Amino acid sequence: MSKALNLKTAEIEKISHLDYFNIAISVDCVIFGYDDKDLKVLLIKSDLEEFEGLYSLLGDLVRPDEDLETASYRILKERTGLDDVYLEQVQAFGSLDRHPSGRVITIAYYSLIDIRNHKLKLENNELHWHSVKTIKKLAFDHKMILDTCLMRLQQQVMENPVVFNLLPEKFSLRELQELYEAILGYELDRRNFRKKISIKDWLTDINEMETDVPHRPGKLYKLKAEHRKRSGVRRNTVTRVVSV
Amino acid sequence: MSKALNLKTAEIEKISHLDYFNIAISVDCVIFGYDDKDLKVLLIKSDLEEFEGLYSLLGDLVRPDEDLETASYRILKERTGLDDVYLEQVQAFGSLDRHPSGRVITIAYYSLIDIRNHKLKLENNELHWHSVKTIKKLAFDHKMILDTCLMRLQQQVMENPVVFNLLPEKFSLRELQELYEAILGYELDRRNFRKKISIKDWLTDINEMETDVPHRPGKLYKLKAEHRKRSGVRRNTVTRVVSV
DNA sequence: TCAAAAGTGTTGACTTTACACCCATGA
DNA sequence: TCATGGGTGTAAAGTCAACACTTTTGA
Repeated sequence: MSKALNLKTAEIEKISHLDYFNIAISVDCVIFGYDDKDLKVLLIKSDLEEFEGLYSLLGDLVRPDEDLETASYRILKERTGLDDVYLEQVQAFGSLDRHPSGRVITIAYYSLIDIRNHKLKLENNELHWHSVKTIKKLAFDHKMILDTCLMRLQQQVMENPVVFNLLPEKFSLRELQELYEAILGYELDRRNFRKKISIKDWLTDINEMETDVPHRPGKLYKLKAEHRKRSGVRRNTVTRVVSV
Repeated sequence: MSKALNLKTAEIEKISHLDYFNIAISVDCVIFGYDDKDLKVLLIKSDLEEFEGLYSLLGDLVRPDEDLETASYRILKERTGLDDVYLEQVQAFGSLDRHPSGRVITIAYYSLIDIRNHKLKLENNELHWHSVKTIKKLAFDHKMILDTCLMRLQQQVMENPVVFNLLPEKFSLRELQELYEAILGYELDRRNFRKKISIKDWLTDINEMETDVPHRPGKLYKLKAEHRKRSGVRRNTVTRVVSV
């Protein structure tokens, strides 16, 4: 075939481009948790001199033999001990000067975990939960990554049953509403909230009540099994997204 | 300071991680165009033996000294000759086996350009517009990338005035509606569409009429200057995105 | 005079918001 | 008996979907 003259094998292409194999890739995980009516994010003290005293997200370089999700799950597992977490890719960040070590492009993921019910191995490393509201500055461009991930979470929250990853298995509607308020940053009307949630048909009433509350106990609910997805929900196919 | 003992400089970190600097990064551009009431995408014949006969998106490796947007604009400029185009990052794709040359992680962008008014230098390279509807298979994972970008475009389309990048400066409401239909893949009601567009207040009536149409000519409009953004619209801040 | 699309409003269904009272529990 | 939140419904406003006729132009 004459056309083959213009074709090159992948191997040849690789050799001719070897110069370019010197950008590193990392993933950074914005790990959200929820406690004390407050949205938190898991941060670690930066171990780079350049960022001494600042906190950063949990991230690591991607190994040549693992894909992006695998790398994110590895980080979560290494740092928190958890492996059944919700994870969703958000965006790549690739400015030239974002990392002082050289060229590192990072893929940001956000992750949702239930602080209370999973005992994390937090003490060994300098890992702590920080209230999202109070975070002003982080190492690298991590503040921007955090803001972007939070916006994405806010967008997801009413369409998809994702926030349940932040709650214990059984929860009351008050707890759920407080969580929504913490994520969205504004208050919701109780009656309207309950109506809306009940229309979604995400929950089953398990016929149990709260205990140890200093007021009338509320009913407890569980997320229906069919909505318990642990990994990134791919956006729906080409059904009507908008109405015109 | 004693703490400095545990800190390392970025330079040291770089050296200790040199092994990892052997993943390549590319950007791939899904370049949408619109013509003949049909949404098109710009594809090139793959020059890899492994994908002989298949088309692929326009992409290239990211150079160590350019950021992701710069790389995308470079590709657009090199391949189409255009530099004032709308560009938006969509997602990273990083499966281990997505590229036969080795480990290449790609960041997908979509881009919107007006086929008619920009004369592209298409003939030299094997570059052609393909109707999105008819594309079944592409080289690499490019079909998946295309699908993801199309879904993203569909989501953007009613919220943000982006589709105007696909149209000439002056256009009629019929042309605009046909474009929406091509992107969304279903038909729209004319009266409701016009009402909705007029509420958005994106357009100015320029007091001109269509010419050379074989029927009653419609009014022509322009996009208002304040909406002419050429690059990725960052999603709005923390205002109410959803109602609960 | 025909064909094609322009231009234009109303109604009913549905969704969203705002809002208040009595109840159950623990302290 | 008090404080706290649980649990519930309705009315008004706004949004969405469906739908048809007259007008203007070129062929």
